[in-house]
Amino acid sequence: MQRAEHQATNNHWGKLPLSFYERKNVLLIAKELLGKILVTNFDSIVTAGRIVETEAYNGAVDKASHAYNNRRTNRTEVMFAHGSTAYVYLCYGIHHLFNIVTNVKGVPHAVLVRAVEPLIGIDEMLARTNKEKLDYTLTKGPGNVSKALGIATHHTNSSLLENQIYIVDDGFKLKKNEIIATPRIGVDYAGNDALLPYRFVVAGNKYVSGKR
DNA sequence: CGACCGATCGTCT
DNA sequence: GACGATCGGTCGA
Repeated sequence: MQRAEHQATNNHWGKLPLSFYERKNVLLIAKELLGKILVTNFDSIVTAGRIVETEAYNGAVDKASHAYNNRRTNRTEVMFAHGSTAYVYLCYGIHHLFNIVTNVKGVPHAVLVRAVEPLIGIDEMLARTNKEKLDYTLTKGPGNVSKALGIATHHTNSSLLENQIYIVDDGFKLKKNEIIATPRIGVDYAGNDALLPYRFVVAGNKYVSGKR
């Protein structure tokens, strides 16, 4: 009840606006994306999950980023688009990893969504992932998130302000002590930058990647 | 538990 | 031609 009233009076309710994505602090954005709802709507099939794990990639100065040193290639060009653009790339030839481009045009910041908690369209997600029943493996890890939500590389460069892939604030709030920052996963190649606490997780959430 | 391995292919050198 | 911002499985201690 209280939650519903809060939602009704929260003027940020709804799809996150351009102003959310275009801010300069990608760490803050990655942290604030925890608790928001990632929605896909392809041919009127809606699936959605609450984001519980993200990683920030801090552009030109971040050795872990594909856009380190402002490296521009066909693949990374989309990272230089304005905030609210999707960056989806193929990893290990198998997994389609979904990122949110942030900051203004020309600054290649991005946030990788590493895990969500399934909310809407669970049957559809199970079908997409060839799974029988809902458990923590459905949307744990970035490859699984994309598979369950139906996101693939052809969605790269799509706008999160449109109606196929977007992020919603439903008023859900996490307490400060529910958010933990850790080093990022799988970026050992980045030297010192592999140690930066740029990964954000919801404490104790079973969909967060890693060992249980 | 931890270490290791195979899958699989676009991207960059 | 080498290599991943991964995953799920196996194997051995």
